[in-house]
Amino acid sequence: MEVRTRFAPSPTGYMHLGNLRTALYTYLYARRNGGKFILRIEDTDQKREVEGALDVIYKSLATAGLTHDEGPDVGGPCGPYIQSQRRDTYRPWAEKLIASGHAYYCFCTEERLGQARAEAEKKGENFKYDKHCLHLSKEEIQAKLDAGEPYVIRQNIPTEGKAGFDDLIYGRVEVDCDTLDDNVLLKADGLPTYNFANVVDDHLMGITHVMRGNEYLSSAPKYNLLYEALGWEPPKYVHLTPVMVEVPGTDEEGNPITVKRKMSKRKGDPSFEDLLAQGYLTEAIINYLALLGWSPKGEREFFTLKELEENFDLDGLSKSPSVFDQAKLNWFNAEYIRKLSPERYLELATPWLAQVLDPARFDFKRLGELLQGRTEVFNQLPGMVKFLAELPEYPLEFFANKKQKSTPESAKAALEFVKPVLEGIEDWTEANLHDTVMAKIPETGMKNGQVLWPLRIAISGQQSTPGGAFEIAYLLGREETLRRLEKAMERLD
RNA sequence: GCCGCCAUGGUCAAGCGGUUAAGACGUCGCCCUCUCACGGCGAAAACCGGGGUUCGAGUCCCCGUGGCGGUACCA
Repeated sequence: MEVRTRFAPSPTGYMHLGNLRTALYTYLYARRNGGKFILRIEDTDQKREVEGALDVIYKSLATAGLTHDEGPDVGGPCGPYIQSQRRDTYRPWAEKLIASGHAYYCFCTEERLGQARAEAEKKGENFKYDKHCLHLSKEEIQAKLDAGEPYVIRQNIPTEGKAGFDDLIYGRVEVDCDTLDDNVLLKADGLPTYNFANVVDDHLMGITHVMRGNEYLSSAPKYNLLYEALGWEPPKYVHLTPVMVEVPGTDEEGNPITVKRKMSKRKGDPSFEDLLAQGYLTEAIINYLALLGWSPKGEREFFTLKELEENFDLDGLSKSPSVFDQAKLNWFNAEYIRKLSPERYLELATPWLAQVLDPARFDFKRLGELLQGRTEVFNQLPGMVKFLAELPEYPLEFFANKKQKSTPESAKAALEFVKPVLEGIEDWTEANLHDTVMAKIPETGMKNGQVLWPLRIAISGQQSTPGGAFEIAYLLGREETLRRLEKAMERLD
């Protein structure tokens, strides 16, 4: 049988990384097995509608390269693929459940339920709907229906026995039915809840493998009850762990500790589009995410999407939550940046450089060559090069460097030596700068570092720079280099 | 509280009854070197605790602890 998987996000307006990873695994499983990957939008909560949220989903998936075979935008034989546009498809199934005694009308008001919930909470008990409306007579129900009273349809969970399901990575999961609540299947507004919509749609869309977040692990037994009641074969389940972040927090006594929590855009954790905007490469994000919660067979850790499609397997999936590690993502990103062609790198780096540097004044191409091996994330670039635009204020102590045997005194001598040498260079190329200065250093009896360290400090104002003294001097140009040199010498007097 | 899931270095993780318990990121040291970065070499660093089962347990079972999730007319 053909494998059919689905990614079924709610349109929240952003793609958080846990979701993206779920989408990735779901996509990979379908591709690996020559199956179909379907996009379905779960927007049955009208209160949560967000403008433009659909586009974010399409755009994120397209950017990530997770192309779907069926979905709202591309169509397919099981449409519509937006749940709010399928509202009429759920009711008949709910009514069928009522007919067979697996569901029932409920006319309880929000007030009554709220009170019952509050009371249960006060007593420290778990709230469960008391099946009040299950015991209504046929006539009572009809009368209320005729009177147009608002109602919902609830699942009638057995009061005893066990319910369970089989998960491909967790194995058999079973719970006592009496711990389960009679959840609402169809809401007063006529739309289904997730509890019902996912079952109906997964069946109707022929989904063979349900891959989704761990948060559904506890409710999956209920869904299987529904499949049984409807006489449908349940899909294979694969529950995926959440992506966590570690943040500073406090323990019960108020001591600072690091706490883990689920990644959340609302709490300020970066979404996929945030990462992209910061200068992370899609390939790096995907590669990192793939390995966060899944491990391939061998020792390899660099995978293109295509390679992931060929290598993905379920038994590499982890059962416990994984912590998002920005440092490792940075490393992946840096590695991917290094693999870029110089042209591509320059193309991507230019907008960031142009934030602080005038492209007409600086050799961006040369800058790119210097920067490519030093770039972890593109948003670091402006901070790395802005010293070229304007000499930062720096303390004279910068001229002291033990390893280079440089002191403010030796620096003064070094600069006095190097200035006329530089002034003598008409053809301001890097090679010329290098060869001319290097040829003369031996005459002074100073070590290379004793000359080059202070020179670089003088013209950059920074202890570390992307490139050495000659590269910086070249980039600055003859005039600016000499100007900065003179300024340093005045200060050293 | 109740229910479910999970538990190997700081992080991601391999391991699926017998290993010197992989590897990667990060950290630290050394080398390269005009700084930084890259690269090379090396180091520190883990089986949550307690009971079983077994000749033998990180691996299987139970209990505890901890983490995560659920407990909605949200998904």
